[in-house]
Amino acid sequence: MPELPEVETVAADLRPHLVRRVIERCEVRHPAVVRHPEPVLFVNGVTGRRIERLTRRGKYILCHLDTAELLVVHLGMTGQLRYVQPDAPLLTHTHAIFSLDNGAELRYRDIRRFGRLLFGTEADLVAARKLPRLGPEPIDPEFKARDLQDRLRGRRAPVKALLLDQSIVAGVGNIYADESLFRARVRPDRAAGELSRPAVIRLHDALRESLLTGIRNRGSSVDDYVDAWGEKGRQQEELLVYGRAGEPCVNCGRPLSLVRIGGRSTVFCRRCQR
DNA sequence: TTAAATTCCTGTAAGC
DNA sequence: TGCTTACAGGAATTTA
Repeated sequence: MPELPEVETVAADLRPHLVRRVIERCEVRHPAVVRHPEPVLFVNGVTGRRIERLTRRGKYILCHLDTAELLVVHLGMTGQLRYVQPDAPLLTHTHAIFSLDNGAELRYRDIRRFGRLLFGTEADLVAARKLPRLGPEPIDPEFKARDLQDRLRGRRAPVKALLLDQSIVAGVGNIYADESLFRARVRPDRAAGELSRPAVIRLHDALRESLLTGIRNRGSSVDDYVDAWGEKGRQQEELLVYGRAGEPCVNCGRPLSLVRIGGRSTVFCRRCQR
């Protein structure tokens, strides 16, 4: 599923093709994917606008329009944003099509429809509670172990649950949470506020390493994830624990355990992670 | 404020 | 083969 590395890959792929393009037409085929404002206003809002910049924040893709408004895309679980020529076959579950002034199309496809499309100024979207307050970007060089420690201090929830909380750190989902905890040798069910200083430092470093490796490998295609060209990433072949319950730990050989934490399946090694 | 549970949604796989 | 059921999970929402 799309987490920070996957969203970063899509955003980086799209950026050179979308910046300075004008959205000449927008067709919403499944109105439910437009979460703000009403679909008619959404279409009117984006039509005729020029995309000036394209950025990523957490798992959100932000198209900065010439009106100072944003076209926001969140891919949810199975969302795909593809840059195609208009004669490309229309895939099932294609919910929105943006026609560009160079003849190409940006198509939004989402099987489970957990994703969303938004339009408005950042202030609008925050006020309407459509854009949540996000924690720092974990791959930002300014994000230090100390910042992570400050955010975990006093918290009794399992550290895994807090890694998934987008207001603690932005962009981490189930795959990279498990991978980071394994690399850091931290048990996912440990109370976050009780981690030792060295453990928090290891977790900080492991988070960055896991996410940056994921970006280098163009994301994990464990489910439906593909990049802007419809191609799978390679990171799923490098995963150390995610999706490997019962298989031997790459470090000690003991079978990996599967538990539920924060309502999410969690894979870890009982021997290596303490 | 925090933490846990519930809800949305469809494809896939397991079980009978 | 065909049916039912469980499961996957990001994040908004609800409940405690």
